[in-house]
Parts: sequence; C-alpha cells; structure tokens
Amino acid sequence: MTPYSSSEFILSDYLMLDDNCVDHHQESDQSQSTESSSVTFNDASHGFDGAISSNNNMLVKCKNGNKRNKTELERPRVTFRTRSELEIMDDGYKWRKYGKKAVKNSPNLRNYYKCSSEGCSVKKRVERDRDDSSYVITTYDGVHNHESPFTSHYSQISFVQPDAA
DNA sequence: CGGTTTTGACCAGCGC
DNA sequence: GCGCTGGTCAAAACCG
Repeated sequence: MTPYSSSEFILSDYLMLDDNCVDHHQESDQSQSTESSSVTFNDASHGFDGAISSNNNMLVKCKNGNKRNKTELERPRVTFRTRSELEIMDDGYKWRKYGKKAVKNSPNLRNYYKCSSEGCSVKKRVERDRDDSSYVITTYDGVHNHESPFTSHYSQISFVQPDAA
C-alpha cells in the first residue's frame, strides 16, 4: 500500500510540534492563504492555535505557555493534518495497529499505531478532522531509532529537534 | 504459519 | 472517591 501514488496526496497541510518547539514566528506573515486560510483549533482538546501552510511550506507552531511537564519531556510530537481519503499513510515505516478509540471531541474514531520495529517505541495516532472529514490528523509520538527507506526522501524535512535528544 | 488487525477490557490521569 | 476520558493490552480472528 503506497498512497503516495494518488495525486491528491498533499504532504502536509498542517504541521505542529508540541513541546521542544523550535521558534518559527513568521508564520503569520507567510500565510498565503491559498486554499484554506488559517485554521484555528480552539475547540480541540489540546487548545493549540493553528497555523497552516500550503503544500510544501511546512509551518511549525509551538505553544509555550502550557503546563506540560510530564512524560513529554523528551517526547517530540509532530502533528500532521493531511488531506487524504485514506487514513493509512505509508511514511516508510511499518506500523502495527494496537488500538482504536472514539474520542469525545470528534465523531470519528481514533486509531493507535506503534512502530513494529523492535526497540522502536514510536507511536502514532490517526484520526479524521472533526470539521473536515476529508482531512486526516496524524500525530507522531517519539523519534525512530532506525532508518526507513523513506529517510532520504524526507531528509529535507527535519523533524528531530536537537534539544530533544 | 507468522505477522497484523480487531475489539472489548483494563488502567491511569484528571476534574469534580 | 468517583466517574469520565484517553491510551494500552491481549486474545482471538484474519490474511498473505
């Protein structure tokens, strides 16, 4: 299964780093608002303020003033908001589904995946946008300790923050 | 036959 | 302390 073959696959409409956020303060300027303008997720349970980008311009938004100081200390979290019909996005890693839940803020189900590589405890959550069911929100939790065939392909996108490690 | 998905149960954190 | 909610486990079913 390689959904990348579908031309509708926009890589990332929305990208967010949760903690250990690198500073990108210029996101309000470059919002070209080409297709969907600034999306605000105030109703989401996490209460982050959103910033969007066009297809290739990935924006990173962080929230500093939150009281998150638990297990997320060294757990980078990246959230994609992707327009896709398929919820399964093959990012080069092998994921094993281990759970499915109906969350309160969304009528859709949330799926839980774990990296099936041994020793790699990266998790990811996949759910549909509660407002736009054509969008899929994918949250990656952690950093892979191994390579993937897609590493070179994504090498220009550095998700790993140096402070996190 | 081995790895993955499914699905309900279980558990932990949080608010009241 | 209790109930709600999100996250995980694990056994059975499923699939190549």
